[in-house]
Amino acid sequence: MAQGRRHTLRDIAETLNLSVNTVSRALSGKDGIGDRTRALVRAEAERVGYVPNTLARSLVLGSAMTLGLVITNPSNPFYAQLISGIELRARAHGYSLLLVVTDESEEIEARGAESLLRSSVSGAIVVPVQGRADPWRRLGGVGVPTVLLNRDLPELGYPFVGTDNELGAYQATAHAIARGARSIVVLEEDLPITTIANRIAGFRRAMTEAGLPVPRGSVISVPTRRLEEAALPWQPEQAYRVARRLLRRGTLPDAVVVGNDYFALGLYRALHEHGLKVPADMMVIGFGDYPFSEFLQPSLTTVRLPALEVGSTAVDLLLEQIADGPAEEPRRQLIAPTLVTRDSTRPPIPESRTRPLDGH
Amino acid sequence: MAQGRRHTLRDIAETLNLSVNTVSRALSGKDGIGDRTRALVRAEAERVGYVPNTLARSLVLGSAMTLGLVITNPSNPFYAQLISGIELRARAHGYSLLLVVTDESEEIEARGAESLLRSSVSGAIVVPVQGRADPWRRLGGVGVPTVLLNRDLPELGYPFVGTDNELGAYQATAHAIARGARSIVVLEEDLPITTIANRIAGFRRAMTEAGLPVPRGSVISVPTRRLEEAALPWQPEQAYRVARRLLRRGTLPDAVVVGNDYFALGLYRALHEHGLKVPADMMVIGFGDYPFSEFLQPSLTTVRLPALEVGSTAVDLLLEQIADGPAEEPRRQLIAPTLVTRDSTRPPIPESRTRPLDGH
DNA sequence: CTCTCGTGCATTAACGTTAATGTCCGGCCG
DNA sequence: CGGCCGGACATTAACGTTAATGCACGAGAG
Repeated sequence: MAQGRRHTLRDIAETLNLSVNTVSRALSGKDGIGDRTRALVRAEAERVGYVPNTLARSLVLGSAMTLGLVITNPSNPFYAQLISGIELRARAHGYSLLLVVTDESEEIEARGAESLLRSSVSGAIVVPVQGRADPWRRLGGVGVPTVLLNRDLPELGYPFVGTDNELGAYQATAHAIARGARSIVVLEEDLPITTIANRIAGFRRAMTEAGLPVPRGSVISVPTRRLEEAALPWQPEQAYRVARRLLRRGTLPDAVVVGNDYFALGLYRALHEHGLKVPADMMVIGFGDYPFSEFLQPSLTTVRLPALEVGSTAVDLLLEQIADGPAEEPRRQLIAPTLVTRDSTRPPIPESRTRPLDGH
Repeated sequence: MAQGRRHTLRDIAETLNLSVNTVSRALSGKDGIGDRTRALVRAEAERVGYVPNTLARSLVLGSAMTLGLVITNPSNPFYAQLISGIELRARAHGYSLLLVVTDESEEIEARGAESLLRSSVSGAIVVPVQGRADPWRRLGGVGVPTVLLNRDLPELGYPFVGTDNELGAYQATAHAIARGARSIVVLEEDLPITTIANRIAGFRRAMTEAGLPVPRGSVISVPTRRLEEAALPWQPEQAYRVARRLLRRGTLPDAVVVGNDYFALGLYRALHEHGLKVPADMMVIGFGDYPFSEFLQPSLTTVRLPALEVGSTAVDLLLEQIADGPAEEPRRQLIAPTLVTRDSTRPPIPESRTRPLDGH
């Protein structure tokens, strides 16, 4: 798998007795080159299998045509989809993707930011760990356009693209209320991120608007266990434990809204073990609409996150910023999620028969 | 978020009245520099926030300290984990990761290979689409060490790291047989990849060893639907349709071994709709041990793939090759999967009480 | 005292590309 | 016929770094 080193513009120039510059211009389609010469150069480049050296090109051009993508955990289906969407869009615009997986570690995040800086990325799309903002302030400080994804760091004033989590949680909660729930509990991760704070706010708003109380203990925290090596979503297990404790409490809530569909899995198991039926004994509403959620028994009502749209919007915002320089008013784009109604909240006995159950 | 351009070695050299080379050597810890000077340089670099330019460094060093990672679909939990593992290991060795998502498209794959080539990656880890081998032959041809992951292209003779799919399917099938199954059906994707061929071989071997027939129709193909934009695992739906057809056939198999745990979801739904119970009426064995599989009702017996180990082994193999040059005998590493026994194959009525059911 | 050697830095060259100037030459215009 | 213009190419410089070599100076040995 070895042999010959790469050919350069100089190699072609020498065999054709031309100058390096002429070869460069001939290949890149600039004018000032005769048709005969251009054809000759092209043929020779083809013959030796010339591959331009992006490093040299980027160095002189001052742009690496590379975007940094900083993600906490690809095993989160939302981020997995995000990666796909961003990679596709970036490549369509001629950009390569430099990936950093932080695994929720501030240390890795800081080193990742430094690495992107050294690599002269044209811009970065970042899901911050949200402990410290410094690494990204530094990146922006030296003129690297940066878009924050999913978790905002308002202190930075950077463009931001995310899901409207407040709205999502509101929809979920309001839906449960519409289906007759009066006491509702929320299960959320214990990460200090805006995402979660917004969801809790949405939950409270829905409850308040319906005139329902939000007693202490309505929001339950699920501890995040960090694995030693590489991010594994061990979240269902943690949620299961928390749910088991919840079910051992005297009074049960009518519905539980969980922070992500993994949690719903743990909750389902706990409910099943207690002989409780979904949705008859308790309604469950997820967050994320993960690939499996539609196929659970019962199928999970959940808030679908527009991962692809969030991803491509982030790329667009970033490219816009790369092209035009920083906008004076950084844009914040919140993309609305949509509630997908399934069996985990379908009331078992319809109260009236005047309307058919809504299909799909 | 804008202001001052990046400082270079030259900036530091000029303010300190030193030569560029001295500054370079001082910062990189080479000897031949006085202690006083070194300290001065370090302080000044710190003061102006000097960031070395990797592009220039790579250009002169001839190595970009970058690995290419080519993946078909991050939404496949196996690949998602793989990305985490590989990124972690690569970064630990000082390499950055350039990500290409092919989405099973030969065209994107070819362009991705070209892109990696232009970027002068130090090496590449590739899950090939497995239509054409050319792009990767080209990459190796110009001396870029390449390790194939999960899907082999034997014609290339490149190092390969993967799961022992033959063994996995054998274990799954043998397990079903041990639990009393006599007629078994396999559901596999319709991709022309070695992975799947090997699994089918393992299935046949288990059946043959047990003296069971493998009638026509034992291996059922599930069509892969490609989404227009970005890879979304729409596989449960497709498996569901195929399973529905299967269940409408007259005689039902005792067990179904599916090619990935998404398929098990679709199968579960079809079975549920037909009023069939798992494992009483039919056993189900998955492949992948996805994060949700343990939490299905009933929990899914499945072949756990050692994603992290596969990933880090691939990186190790690649780094070895980068350091020592291509080995004369390219190494093929098959990592054994492990069968995780759960409720979807637990016989409802133990035949003998002499042995307790095996715990976890 | 001279010769040699080593220390500490400067100078030069190189990586492969693109951009900015230079130069030659043929043709066209007045 | 002289001057001028522009096409087609060459030459030079630059991007920011590292490696190879050059050079001055002081110390130690004979």
